[in-house]
Amino acid sequence: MQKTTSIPSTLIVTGFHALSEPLRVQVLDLLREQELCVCDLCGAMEVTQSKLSFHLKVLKEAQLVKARQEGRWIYYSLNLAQFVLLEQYLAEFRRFSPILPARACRDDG
Amino acid sequence: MQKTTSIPSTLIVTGFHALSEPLRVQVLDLLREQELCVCDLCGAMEVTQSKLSFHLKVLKEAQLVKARQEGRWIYYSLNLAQFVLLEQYLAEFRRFSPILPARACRDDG
DNA sequence: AACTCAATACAATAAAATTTGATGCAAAAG
DNA sequence: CTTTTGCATCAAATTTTATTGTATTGAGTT
Repeated sequence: MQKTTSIPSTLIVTGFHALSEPLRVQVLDLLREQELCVCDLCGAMEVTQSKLSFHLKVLKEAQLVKARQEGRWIYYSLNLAQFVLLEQYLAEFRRFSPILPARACRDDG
Repeated sequence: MQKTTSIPSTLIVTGFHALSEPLRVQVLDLLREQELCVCDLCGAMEVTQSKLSFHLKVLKEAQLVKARQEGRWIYYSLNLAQFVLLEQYLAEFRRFSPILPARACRDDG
């Protein structure tokens, strides 16, 4: 009755996991300004194409980015909806939280 | 000039990492309602004391929780400021983001 | 001094994540 | 239609890192 968060869905946990790696955060940061194709990211970050592709996959599975094909290029961009979802998840921790103070730990009343 | 996020500080990455583990999320969830001592958490979650202590340490290092000693009990509670920090970090991705559309990938103009 | 709550040290384990190199495949160019 | 380009993916290897259990320690209580 009083729970609101309680189900840390796979998508939420996966999202936070994707965000916990510096290289991936760097990718997201580059995408803040504009959509970029893999070759752009590759050039900007000095990583091998395969490695970048791996991390893009992690980000895509976490739905933090989306991919759009145009000709033979694939453009990546932020999926802002997912950022909002994670924000809201975090926000709910604040909703009813620091109301009750400590509770007696001993078994008596 | 146009960057606002750019520094995924260790604290941010550490925070997301801490949030990417179901058991730890469960702990946070229990703490939403009230401050709890380790023995309460231990009982509520059916894990060994040592294991719980390990995960509490991860959460504490990520500053998602704080600990307060009272007698021989240690009460844990959410550190809401840190949740706000992470929320704000995520929110900044939305700030200037989806303005620019795709950019031509070829080297010519 | 004995007991309780919790952190820590240590080792063992487990596992999981990352990286590389090779290959495949679709789209475009010639 | 053959070649080239951009990217994904597969298989292994690597590397790391994370988790967990078993003591042990230490502070606070009784």
